[in-house]
Amino acid sequence: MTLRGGDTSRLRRINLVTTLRTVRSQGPLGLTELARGAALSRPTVEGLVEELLAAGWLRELPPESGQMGRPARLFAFHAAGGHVLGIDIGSYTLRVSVADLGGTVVAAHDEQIASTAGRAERLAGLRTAIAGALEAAGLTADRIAAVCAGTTGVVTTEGVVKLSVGLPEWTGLDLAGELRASFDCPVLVENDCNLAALAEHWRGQAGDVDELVFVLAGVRTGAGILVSGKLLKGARGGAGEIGALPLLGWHRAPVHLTGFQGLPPGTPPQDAAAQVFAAARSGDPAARWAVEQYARDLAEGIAALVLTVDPELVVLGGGVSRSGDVLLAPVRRHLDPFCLEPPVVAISDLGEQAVVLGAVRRALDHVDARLYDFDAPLPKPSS
Amino acid sequence: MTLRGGDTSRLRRINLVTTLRTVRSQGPLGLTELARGAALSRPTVEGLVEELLAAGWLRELPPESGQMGRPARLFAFHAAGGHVLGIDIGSYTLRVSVADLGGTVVAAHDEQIASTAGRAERLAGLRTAIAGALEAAGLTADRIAAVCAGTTGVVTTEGVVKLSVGLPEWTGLDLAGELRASFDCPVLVENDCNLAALAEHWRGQAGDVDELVFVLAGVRTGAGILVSGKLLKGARGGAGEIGALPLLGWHRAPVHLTGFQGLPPGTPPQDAAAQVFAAARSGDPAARWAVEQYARDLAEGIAALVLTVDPELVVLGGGVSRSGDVLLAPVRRHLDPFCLEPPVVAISDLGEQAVVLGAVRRALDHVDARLYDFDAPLPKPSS
DNA sequence: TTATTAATGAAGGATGTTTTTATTTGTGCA
DNA sequence: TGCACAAATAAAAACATCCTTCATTAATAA
Repeated sequence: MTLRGGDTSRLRRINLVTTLRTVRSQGPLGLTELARGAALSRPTVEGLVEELLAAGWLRELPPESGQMGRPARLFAFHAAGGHVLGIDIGSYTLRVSVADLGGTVVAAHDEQIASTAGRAERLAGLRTAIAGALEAAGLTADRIAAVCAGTTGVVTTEGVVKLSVGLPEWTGLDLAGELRASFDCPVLVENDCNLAALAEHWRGQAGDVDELVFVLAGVRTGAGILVSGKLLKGARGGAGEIGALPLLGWHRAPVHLTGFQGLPPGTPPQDAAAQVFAAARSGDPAARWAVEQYARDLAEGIAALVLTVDPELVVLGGGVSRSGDVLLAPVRRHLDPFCLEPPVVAISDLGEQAVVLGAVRRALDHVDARLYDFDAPLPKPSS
Repeated sequence: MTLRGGDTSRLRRINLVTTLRTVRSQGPLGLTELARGAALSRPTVEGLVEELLAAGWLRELPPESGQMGRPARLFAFHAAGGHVLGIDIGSYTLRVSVADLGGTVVAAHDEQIASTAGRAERLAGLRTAIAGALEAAGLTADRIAAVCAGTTGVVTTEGVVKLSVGLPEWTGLDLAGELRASFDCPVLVENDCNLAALAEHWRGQAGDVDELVFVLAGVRTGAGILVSGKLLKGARGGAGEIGALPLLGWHRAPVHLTGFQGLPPGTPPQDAAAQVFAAARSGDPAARWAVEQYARDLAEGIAALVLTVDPELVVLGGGVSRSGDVLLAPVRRHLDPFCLEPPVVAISDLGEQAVVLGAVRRALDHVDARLYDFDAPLPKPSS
């Protein structure tokens, strides 16, 4: 953080940002409260609010009555002043959500896709899903302020999928480049577990936890890490890939579920987890043993993550998130002995929305960073 | 970073900090260059420099002649305006360094101590070492602006040693509290590996690397991690403690050295490493095998760290840092197959000074943060 | 002596604060 | 229904701080 100095116009820019942040964080405010919140004088914020109103970043609400005296004019952030797109590229489903700048999801569209689909087919499905979501939101692509897509695999800072085990066809794809062809706004690409971790911090189990490990568990196993509330990405986008270490259990963990003997023949792998957990829940000893083995292998990898970054909280998400009642206790039992000081372990309640919500959050962060950048002129809202 | 707004006096405070940072980072400067570096007008920086000069944070150097035109007045950061203390509490040695605010070590004092020394004895030795260093620097304790001490074990944010395997007597000690009795300035306590990582970033192998894992290897094994150039401490100070995971090799690694059969009887454990490496260097097959085993166990733990945080660089330090020629190749050979994209592996060249240098850096960072804080008035130099 | 670079000083402009005065607007009571 | 009160808005004046630009003066090398 090397803040540049400058003249009084720069001071005004800073005060403008301060005012905008105050309104956003403290909800609809009158001028008097706003002046107090921003630590500025009332005439000053009045001028600043005027400017923000004219720029389209604030809107005036009808005044609230009920109190003594003249009711204050109320101002709020103009959340509809822009929209972002969050995308989750899964093995079986492509999810796209449109959210306004206040973070409210205003439209969503999912497309099912075969897990065996090739690169071209998957990209085509993606375009369909995007078009569907935009139509549902009543927006066109040029009105989108930022796009973020989550995908399995190691993603470089340039948005290239360097390595994907879950989607082998995906390896080497310049996903950001592909998406940039459809948008003329910033396009971000991120590992899906990382985005899920962001989502947990935003709207999930980790509301006030800044040191977080999110573990995606199911057919695949992966992790996203938050340090001081920010994504740990590593030098080359490879943070959290503890599953690559054969000394720990992640590489063999899913086999306990997909290879479970009690499954009806022909069960697709993505349904195996739910079936095994259901059987365990109803007391089937073989299933309980499978869950136990699965939990042990999962705990080995989690232990390495926990001992490395020492999080306050570990959130389990992905396919297992509906089976917390059966899985949570065994995981804790295996994990705790490995830890110097065991973290809290919780099950995600965001379900399948975690990645797409995290993508929305990431895109919003990008827009916010621009909005709050003193060095650039105040951007314009796009609607 | 939530910068508050304010009036023009706040702007001046920002410009003051900008000017000071410019001088510090770009060395002795004339007013014209300074104005360009700080992106401010010349009359403005002139006033600011006047203020900094009066406050004692800048000093004027004799002008340099030899150039065409009127020679510029030269200004530099007044590094002697304050001093910090860096402390390394080792098993066998207590090191104390005094540095000025420019980071130059102006005095140091070491005390040897028995590794079996109890808490009181070690604390007494520490006081002796501190007094010796202060005397060598010609300073008294009340002139010190900040103190940072490094010790083995997990250290809480409050500066309590929560758990130390290397110094069992140390566990539970409120080290920060003990030191605060001798100083009325901020006292910081930090894990020694963390400080060594900071030192590598400051003056060692990791000059321009912000994603770093430092591995202390020798009689003990530990790690310090830098993410975006900042210390990864974890929620409870337990980051980097991968040695606690029995599935990986760190817990048994030192045994290959201390338990080496070819050692002369009665070799103290702290000398074992050097002897084994020396034997391996001269071709002893048993020693080479021991080194190989040691490197494999070391690599297992490093792999977990690397796969979790994906650093650009891994620095090996501690007891093994003089034996890089024998150790580096085996470690790389065992580490690389575990990694998706192997990081650079290097040997520290800071030797035994790494921790104490890192402690100095940490104390300096603390002072700097105050100096650069817009919300507080400019502090006064202490000498 | 001249060219070059630095220091100095005055004028001008942008911004924020405080203070004052007048106005608006809904509440609550008679 | 009408009136006094409370709280917020609105506008303007007076002042202070700070930065910038521009012209002028000072010091040194060639």
